[in-house]
Amino acid sequence: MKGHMLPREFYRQPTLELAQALLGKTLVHETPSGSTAGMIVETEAYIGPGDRAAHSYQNRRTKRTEVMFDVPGKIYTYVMHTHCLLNVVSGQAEVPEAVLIRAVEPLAGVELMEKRRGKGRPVRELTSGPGKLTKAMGITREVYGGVFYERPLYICTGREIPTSEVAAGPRIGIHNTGEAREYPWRYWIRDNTFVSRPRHESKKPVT
DNA sequence: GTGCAGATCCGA
DNA sequence: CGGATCTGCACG
Repeated sequence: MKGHMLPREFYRQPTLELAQALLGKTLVHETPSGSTAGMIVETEAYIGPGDRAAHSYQNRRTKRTEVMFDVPGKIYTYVMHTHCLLNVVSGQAEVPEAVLIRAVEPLAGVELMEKRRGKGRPVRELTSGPGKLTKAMGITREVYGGVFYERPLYICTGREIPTSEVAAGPRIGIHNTGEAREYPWRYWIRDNTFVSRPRHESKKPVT
């Protein structure tokens, strides 16, 4: 669709770098009802076992977190209340780290996104949140354990985002987790209107 | 700002 | 079993 599919080697970089490198890339999902694509505009890094906010904190290994211990580039989905959230497994095998994709900017298949999300909704609200984008793109737990470098759910090259356009700040919704709460591991494209919620920015992106 | 849906995990 | 959780939506 847009650009070319990123090879598995792309995912072999430190999690904090991958979380920033994913900004501007194109997420594509092909389904029987049609294809949708969006530019990734917001991510969050989760670095277990030392990260209290991560599912894999203290190497917690369950049926749900199992794929986080697999090789980078794997697809990690989990259900939060009624929503499916999409993560990119990072780090190396046996090191449970991941990047949550929090928001994308619609690039293709907007009509299908509108159909899935319900009519009469502004385009800005179609994919501006981790639960919204999975619903708009038809992503469910079925893709759990798959890889991002093969169809039907994959990531392509997109727009190059200069470092000066990358903003960083504390992650969303993880209060009650001690000092991990303050880690500036949420990244977004500055001034992009599709980020989930405008929030304060830390001094400097950490690499 | 509040309440709630209802998957999954975990501690009691 | 009860309570918490990387959320979104409707509400007044």
